[in-house]
Amino acid sequence: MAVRLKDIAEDLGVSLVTVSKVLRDKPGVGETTRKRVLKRVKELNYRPNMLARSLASGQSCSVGLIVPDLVHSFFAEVARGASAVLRRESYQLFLASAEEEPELEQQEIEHLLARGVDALIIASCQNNTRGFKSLLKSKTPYVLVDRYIQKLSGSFVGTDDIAVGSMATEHLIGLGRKRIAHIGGEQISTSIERLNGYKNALEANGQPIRRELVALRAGLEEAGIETGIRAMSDLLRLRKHPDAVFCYNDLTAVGAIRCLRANRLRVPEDVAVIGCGNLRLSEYLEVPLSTVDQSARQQGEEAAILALSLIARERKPRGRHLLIPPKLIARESTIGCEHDSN
Amino acid sequence: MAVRLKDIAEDLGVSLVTVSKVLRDKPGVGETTRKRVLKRVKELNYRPNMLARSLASGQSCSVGLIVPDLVHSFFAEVARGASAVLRRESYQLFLASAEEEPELEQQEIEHLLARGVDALIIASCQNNTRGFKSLLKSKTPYVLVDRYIQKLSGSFVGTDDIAVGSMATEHLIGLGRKRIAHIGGEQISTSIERLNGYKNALEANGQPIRRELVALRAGLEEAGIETGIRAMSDLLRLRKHPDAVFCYNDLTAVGAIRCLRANRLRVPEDVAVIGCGNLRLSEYLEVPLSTVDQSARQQGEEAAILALSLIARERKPRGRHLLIPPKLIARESTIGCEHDSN
DNA sequence: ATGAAAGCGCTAACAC
DNA sequence: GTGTTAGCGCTTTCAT
Repeated sequence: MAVRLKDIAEDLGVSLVTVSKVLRDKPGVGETTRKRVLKRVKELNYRPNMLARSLASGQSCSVGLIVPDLVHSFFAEVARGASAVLRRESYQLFLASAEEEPELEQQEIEHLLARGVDALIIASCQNNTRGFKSLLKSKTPYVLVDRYIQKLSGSFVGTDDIAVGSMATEHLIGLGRKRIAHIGGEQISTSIERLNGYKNALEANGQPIRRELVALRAGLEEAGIETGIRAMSDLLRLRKHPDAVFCYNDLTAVGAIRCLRANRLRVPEDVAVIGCGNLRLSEYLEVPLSTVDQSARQQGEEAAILALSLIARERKPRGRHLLIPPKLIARESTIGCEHDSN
Repeated sequence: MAVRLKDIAEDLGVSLVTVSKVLRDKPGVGETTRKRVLKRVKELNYRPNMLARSLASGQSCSVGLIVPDLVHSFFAEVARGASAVLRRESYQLFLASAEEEPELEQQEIEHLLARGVDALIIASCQNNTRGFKSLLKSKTPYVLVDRYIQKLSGSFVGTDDIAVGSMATEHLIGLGRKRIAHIGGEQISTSIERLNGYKNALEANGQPIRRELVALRAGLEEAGIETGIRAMSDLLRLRKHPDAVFCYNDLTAVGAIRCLRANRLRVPEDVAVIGCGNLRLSEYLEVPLSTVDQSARQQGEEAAILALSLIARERKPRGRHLLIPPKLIARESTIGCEHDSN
């Protein structure tokens, strides 16, 4: 069917091994033979069978990337970054989505290991170390991205989420807001740290941390808008409602804004809103959304670079943590429109 | 290192083949042996080496999906749909992005073929049949999604793009608009057909097709917003500017609206705007965007189902075309707000 | 510089 | 029911 090494070898009257060497730029082949082989390879449009090569060599020149949700553009950007770096190094990316289900994530890990990936990059939706058992046992190098798992000692690339929280909150404080709420998530590192950043900022500026102003909800990733609406709606039921909200992500912020306007509150005059993630459309929303950018692309790149260096054993498995500083992007939802925009 | 069939066989004092049979539910194994094998397999947490299995069996239980751009949520949804179907049938999805570069797409095709995928699903960014040569030669079944390629006789799953164009245009006509413009793309089937649908609708309703109202641009996928702004800006330079615009996609429409408002024109009172694709945030934009929904998820599902049936040789390679009817979603950008929204 | 032999982990075809 | 024998297409090691 497909052209094999053997075919080329027989064509040229040389051994299969010689052809193999030429294809992998191994020494020990005469210049003339090399030329002949290369010529024939091109003519026949030979394509090495990577299954066979991987099986024989023990490495597949591939890296797996598991994300919790591809539809979330953050992870799509991470994938793009990783893909670019890997491509440059002649590695292939196997991309899988866990659909925010820990069980699926475990399955995907198994699948990718079964296919012999040389390393794994994971933005995990698990909150414990259980699902990583067979990964650890397999000795396959791995890098966590975006979300880290307590007690997992491997390498990590992510945003400095404490900085995200404090940066956003300080921005609101700087605008003179006195009752700053937070709509956040649960369980995963990004939520926990953004909340910590929020608290840090309040404390550092002498503002009290009011428990009733912190609304923690599940499902902020997939159903961010709806969850944001409901959380905001709860916050509005307080006797004194907040004058600013720092939301876990942009989707949540969109929901919050929708809820505020439905309640005839002006953004940002009555309540300022800031999100996180800087979605492509955040600038074009009903109220252009202030947000904290996380350099998703770069995170993917760095994770891939780290993975490659682990494969090459340039670093020991005990991992480095690489934290990428976030960037504040102020738009109308916090600072209003300086000039009338209509 | 990892557990192999051989290890289990030796452990139990049976032959390797017996173990293999048990694992693949093949007949010809006694109930007691089967039980013993299964037990040991679980204990050792055995995971079949898919590289070896694929090489030996000639099939990999995997399907490749190549999309032009993962960050575009349409394709992420397609991937999600395909992934779900494949997972249900114990197939694995290998997802790759071509970044809208035909050359990269060819490379990805080669890579996936080299890894022995059983079928390929492609939302192609090529506009000719050249890049498909080795795919065709490999006899690997394939399905095109979203965009089809002239002269490629394989199977296709996509939106009925003529219906997209006529549906959107007729919606604008129904609103009494008399100078309906179109901002469209080039070269690929989706653009061409949406334009045809637009023309059909105008003709069917006795409106003239004015060349100056059709603005065709490249780069509507990646840089849709910027391109939309520029195209709209050109349309506004006409002596009599349009009173409605049907845009190739939602991103383009976002750009168009931005441009209109910057020029102090009201949407939809002065100019109605409709897009296509129904992005998640389209409802929450500065002007909630009317659009045509394409059931991306379903397209992915159908493409995967078709791919699986091709693998099973249930259908002959000469393909079916499956067109999924689009759905119109009317929002403020065309019909305005019935009730005051502020 | 070149090639023969062994083997990667598995499946398929056929014996017993 | 169970096992034996050949591969799948490649790389690796070690002779020549």
